[in-house]
Amino acid sequence: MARRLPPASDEGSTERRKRGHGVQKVYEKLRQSILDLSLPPGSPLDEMRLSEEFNLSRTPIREAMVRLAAEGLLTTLPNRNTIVAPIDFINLPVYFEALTLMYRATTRSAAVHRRPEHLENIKAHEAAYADAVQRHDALDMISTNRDFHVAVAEAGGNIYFTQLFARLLDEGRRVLRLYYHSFDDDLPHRYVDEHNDMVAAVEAGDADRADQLAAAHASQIVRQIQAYMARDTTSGIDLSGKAK
Amino acid sequence: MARRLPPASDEGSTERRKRGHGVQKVYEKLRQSILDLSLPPGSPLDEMRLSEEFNLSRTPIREAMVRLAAEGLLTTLPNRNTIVAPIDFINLPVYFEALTLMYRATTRSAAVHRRPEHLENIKAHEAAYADAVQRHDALDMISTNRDFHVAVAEAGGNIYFTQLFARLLDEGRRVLRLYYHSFDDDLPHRYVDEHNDMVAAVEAGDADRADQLAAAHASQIVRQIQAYMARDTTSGIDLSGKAK
DNA sequence: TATATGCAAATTGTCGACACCTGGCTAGGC
DNA sequence: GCCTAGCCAGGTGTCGACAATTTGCATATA
Repeated sequence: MARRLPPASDEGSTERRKRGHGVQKVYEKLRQSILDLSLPPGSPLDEMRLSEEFNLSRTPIREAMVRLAAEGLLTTLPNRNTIVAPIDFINLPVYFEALTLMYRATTRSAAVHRRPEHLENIKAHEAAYADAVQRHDALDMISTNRDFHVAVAEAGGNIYFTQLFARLLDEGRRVLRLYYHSFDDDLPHRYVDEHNDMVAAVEAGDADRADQLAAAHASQIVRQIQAYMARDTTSGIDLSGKAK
Repeated sequence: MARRLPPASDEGSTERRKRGHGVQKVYEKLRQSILDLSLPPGSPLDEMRLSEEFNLSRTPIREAMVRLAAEGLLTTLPNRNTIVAPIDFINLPVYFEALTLMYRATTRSAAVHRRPEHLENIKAHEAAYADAVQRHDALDMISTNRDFHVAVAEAGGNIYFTQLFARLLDEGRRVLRLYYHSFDDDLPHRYVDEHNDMVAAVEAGDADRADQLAAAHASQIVRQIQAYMARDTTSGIDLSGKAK
């Protein structure tokens, strides 16, 4: 039984951590593991086990878990245990609706409120995504694409939209990872072009065109995911969230 | 020094509470106090003091506070203390933008997805608001109006929209309470009519009209708040969030 | 053999206590 | 008299332990 399952970036167990960094560490680590599916939906999280792995007491572990539960990434079963929030495929149409509207709202806002430093940031993320496509790195494509769109949203300057959008994109990461093996077609290159057009519209301050492009982009992505889902409905990973 | 500042609904201190109800109680109580401004923005929250008032240890108090902080209702100053989140008047235009879009999206969705039981619920809340207007009860108008629109949003069936909308309306409650003394004009009656039109459009399934009415309604409310703000910029309540 | 009942192990919810950090107060120096 | 440095108190972050509850298993019974 390993004392620390994820020993990544272990900065010395002897040095004592600073006073709030323990919770932060656990929070980020768990969040990362949930989003990249190394903790699959429905996995049970044992507080004692985690406290052993992180060399902390249960208190900071619990605080991190409460935060993640508030974000919807964890589901708490009272008096029983906490599990990674299952992916709700029933509500996927609702998800697509929200995602599409946020694509449009954030891109439109960006076209109105963009500033030079925003554009710089956006273009950097755009390049990162294009690079991931060039390297056929599906996993990196998912996260760089997410970062690109969040950068666009930040240029829009609406914290409410940005937060909801980031949450939706994160949730989408979990869905997309299920199909990442199918990413070797021509769609990613198409996305690069679409990103390019969107950036141009944002830079030109053309809100209507930015909105229109974002809607088309969202529609494209929704169709892609639906196509993947239709192709293989059973992906081998248990998504029901039921314990065993 | 009072042992329990808010003794409301004290169901006997001798009977032992069930195992998860303590946190829930503290969470709801604090949330309510924050939203109706009995805890003004910027107020410091002392964990020890609260644990005495609720007859609980600091652990459940902290859990409730972590949840509220995750929702943006509290702001945590690390190693110092936690304060009620200040109202950010700088970002108010951004808030109005998000609020308007959510008004539109939720009402439109409701027109598409409404079901008989939803309509029943909506109309009940609509009547409650009309009643509050009749009674010139400004405080009740604020909360029943919020509940009415949440009911509409729930008929839309999009959990993402509903959650963001509820959060925005709650935040709006704090702003509106600042001006509740100005609620004796004819606007509330106008809102009753607008609500009535919106319900009719939802019931008829006319998405475009519901959208349009919601946009007009939102615009009306935004104008009202802006007018109030222009009337008296200094309301006596400290909103800076600065301690003292 | 199948079903109901009681027990026991495991895990969470809560508690009281300690250590560390921050901010204010006091004392000393320029 | 004003500014700076050190001390003290208040409060948070973390810890280990206890209590309550649930799940699964073993046992007894029809």
